[in-house]
Amino acid sequence: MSGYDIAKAFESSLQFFWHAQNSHIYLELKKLEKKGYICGKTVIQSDRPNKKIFSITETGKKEFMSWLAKGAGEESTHFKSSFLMKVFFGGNMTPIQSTDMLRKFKTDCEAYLKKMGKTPESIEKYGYDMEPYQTIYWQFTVDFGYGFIKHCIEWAELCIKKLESINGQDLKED
Amino acid sequence: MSGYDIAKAFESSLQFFWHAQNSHIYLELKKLEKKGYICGKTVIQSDRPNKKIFSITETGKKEFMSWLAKGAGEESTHFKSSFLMKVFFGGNMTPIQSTDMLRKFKTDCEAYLKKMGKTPESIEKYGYDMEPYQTIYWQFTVDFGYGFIKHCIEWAELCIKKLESINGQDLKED
DNA sequence: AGGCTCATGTAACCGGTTACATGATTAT
DNA sequence: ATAATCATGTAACCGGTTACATGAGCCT
Repeated sequence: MSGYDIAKAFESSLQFFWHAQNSHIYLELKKLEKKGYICGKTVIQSDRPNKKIFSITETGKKEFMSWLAKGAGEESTHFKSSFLMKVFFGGNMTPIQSTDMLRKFKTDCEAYLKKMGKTPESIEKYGYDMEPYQTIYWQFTVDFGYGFIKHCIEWAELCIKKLESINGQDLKED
Repeated sequence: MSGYDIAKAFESSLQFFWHAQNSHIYLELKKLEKKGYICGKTVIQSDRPNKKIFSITETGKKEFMSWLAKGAGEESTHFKSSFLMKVFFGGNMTPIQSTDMLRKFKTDCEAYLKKMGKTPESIEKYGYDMEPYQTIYWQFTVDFGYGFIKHCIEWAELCIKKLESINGQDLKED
C-alpha cells in the first residue's frame, strides 16, 4: 500500500479504535523503512502523481508476529477521555452547561452510529478475496464499536434524566 | 494539593479515564506555574520530607472555566486501542492465540471491575464536605466505567463463543 | 535488615498533532 | 472557474513515557 492508501483504509474501517493524520503516516513509513520492516518502491504514473508502494519485509513480518504474540496488555482496560474529565468537573459548570454538554455528546454518538452503518460495505470491499475466518475479526472490532457507542448513548440519557430531576423543569428543552 | 497528592487522587478515583506518572505530574505542575495558572508554596515538615502545595490562581480559574465551557469535542466518541488493533489482525494469529488473547482481556476486565468496587469509598473520602450536586458528576464517570467494562466482558464472551463454534472443540479450555 | 510510605525531580526519547507546502488530473 | 481526488512530504511543537536519581522516616 501507499501512504495515501493507508490513510483511506484508516478512514473507512479502522477509525473506531485508531486514527492517523497523513503527515504521521508518512513519517511512520519512513521510520519503518529505516528499521527494515518495510520496503518502498516508486511507481511512475502518467495520469496521476507518482506513488510509493510499500511492502512488508521478512524482518517486518517477524516483528509483526511477535507484536501479535504479546497479546493484550493491561492497558486494554483503561482509556483516556478529556470528555469524562469534563463530566467529572461538571459541578463547576452551571447545570444548563453540563446538561447541554451531555446532550451534545449524545447527539455526537448518534451521528457516529449512523456513520458506522456503512462499515459492512468496507469489510466486503477489503475482504472480498479473503477467507471468512480472517474477516470475522474485523467484524469483532465493529461489534465492539457498536456496543460501545450504544452504551454511551444510554449512559448519557440516564445522566440527563438525573440532572433534570435534580435541577427541575428549567433544564428541559423546548 | 502537592504533586504526590495528585498522583494519589489519580490512582483512587480518576483512573477510569485518565492516568498519569508522577514524573509527568511534576513536569506539568512546573509548566502550569510558569503560565501563572497555579502557585506553589513549600511547606516545611519535620517528620516527613518537605512538600510543595499548589493552589489555583485567578488566571488559572478563568482558564479552567473556559476549558469547561468549550464542552465536548468530537474526539469524545473516538478512542485509541492497541488491543482492538490486535483483534483486527486476529486472522494472522492461530485461533488458539486469538482466543487466549480474548480470554485474557476478559479476565483483566473482571479484575478491573472488582477493583472498581472500592470507588464509592473514594467518593465519600474526597466528597465528604461537598454538596451532593458536586459529587453526582463523579458518580456519572464511575457509572460510565462500570457500564463500559461490563460491555467489554459481554463482547469478549460472544467473540470467544463464535471462535469456539468455528474452530471446534480444540479451542475449549480444560 | 528489608520493605513501605512520603516526597520531588531530571534527561532522553517516542508518539502524535498542527500548520505549512506543493502540485497534477478530473469532474461539475 | 473551482472543487475534489490523487499524492507526498517538512518543521515545530506538545503530550506523555521510561528510566534514572535521591532521600528521610516508619513498621515488621
